[in-house]
Amino acid sequence: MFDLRAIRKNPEQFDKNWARRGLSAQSSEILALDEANRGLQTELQELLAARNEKSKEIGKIKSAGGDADAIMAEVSSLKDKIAKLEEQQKIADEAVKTKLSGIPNILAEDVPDGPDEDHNVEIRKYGTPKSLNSIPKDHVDIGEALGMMDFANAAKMSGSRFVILNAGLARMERALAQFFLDTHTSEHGLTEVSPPLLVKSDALYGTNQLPKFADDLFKSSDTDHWLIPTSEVSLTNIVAEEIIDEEDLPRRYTAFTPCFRKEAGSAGKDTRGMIRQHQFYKVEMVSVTTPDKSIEEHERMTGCAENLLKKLELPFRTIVLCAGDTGFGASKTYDLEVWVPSQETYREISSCSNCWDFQARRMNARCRAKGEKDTKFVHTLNGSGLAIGRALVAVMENYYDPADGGVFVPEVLKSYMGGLEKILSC
RNA sequence: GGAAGAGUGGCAGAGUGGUUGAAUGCACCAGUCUUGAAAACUGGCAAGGGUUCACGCCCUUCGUGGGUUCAAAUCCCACCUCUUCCGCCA
Repeated sequence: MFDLRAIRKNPEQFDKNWARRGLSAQSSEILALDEANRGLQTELQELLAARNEKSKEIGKIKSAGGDADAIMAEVSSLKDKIAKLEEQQKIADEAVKTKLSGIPNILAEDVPDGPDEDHNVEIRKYGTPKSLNSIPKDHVDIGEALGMMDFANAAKMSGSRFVILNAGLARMERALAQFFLDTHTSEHGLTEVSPPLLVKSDALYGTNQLPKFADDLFKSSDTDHWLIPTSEVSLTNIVAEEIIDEEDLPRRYTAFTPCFRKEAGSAGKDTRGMIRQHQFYKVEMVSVTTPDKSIEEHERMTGCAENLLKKLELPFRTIVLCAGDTGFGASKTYDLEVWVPSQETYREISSCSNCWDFQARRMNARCRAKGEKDTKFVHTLNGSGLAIGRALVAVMENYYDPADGGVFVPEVLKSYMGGLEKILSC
């Protein structure tokens, strides 16, 4: 959502920014809708003012015991006009909102140009991918050989894109989640939250999954409940409709939850293995800041995610997404990509976005400085810290021991796995 | 799921058809007093929007959406949320 007054003031600037995402000019259409709406609004308000004034007069006359029939008839005659105008104005208002809610966020200035993911820019790299002399096994081969990863039986009950983990791998999944959460709460200063996994339409509108991306969400058929595709939805909506004291910001949340996605648009993509599932666990980070602090917070948050991969000693790189690859609600996004040996490439394991005031406007989430009258929209940020399924894949493949088909337990996970050194088939 | 009650400004809490956007208290802000603080006193204090160069004027909002009326926080309907009781249940 956008500040209409800002668009009125600087239409070209908005169009220029949207053009970076490959969008045609939008502002003239927006402004036309806006103008029509305001015209109707002004007209309507004049009628309402007249009605209010006359009604007050009637009140006065009546309480004085007089006869107000004449004025009452007069006001009565305004009724139809008001009703008609109200109807028109509502439609006009809806039109503006619908138009605006379908347009992506303004990009930060330092987002690199480019139409697609091939133009993303690497900004940091950590660790060195192991050189392997044989063709590396992928996590599916490793997991099935261990007898701890079962796609067939998952498919039997749930269809494709589900998995059953057993024994050591199930425990490692849990260990990763615990390790991430503990690191966030004890080292990064985030507050752990256990939020709802089912949310109402309004919440999804606030974090821009609706109305545009309904196709990728699972929905209850008889109630207004949707399964969250990420706990960004639950965590960010905590501040919806709130006015927060600036001194209480930033707020930094983290949650460990399952995430549910239809993956409607990715048929045939990553069909093998755990990379892309309908249901997966993720530890999420969400920050809510004052407008002047979000850029700083974005770097901090990305650093928190990177820290986890460093502690796991997994090779990764950090990229900044180019204009064409930056998501709908984000003004700037860093992706962390972890080395996946079987694919001999880096794959996304975290995405950290600064949404600026985009979600805040949709959620009506504001803040106020002490002693000041004016409110401002907060800035919201979200990032994975990290996707558990993909982290498990990365650990399995990077810590695989071809000598016995086992998987070494990363140092930082050992305490979460009862001191276990290595997962071996039983 | 059934029954009863309730949803008003940051909080508490008045208000059952007519200058009520809303008494009062607390909190908060500014000032007076004080060496300073407290107390006391004085004043201020909802959000969003339209219009205006501006002062200002106006509109909307008392859980949400409809309705009745010249006029709704106040009456009617539906929904949501909360509380209590009953039922069921991890």
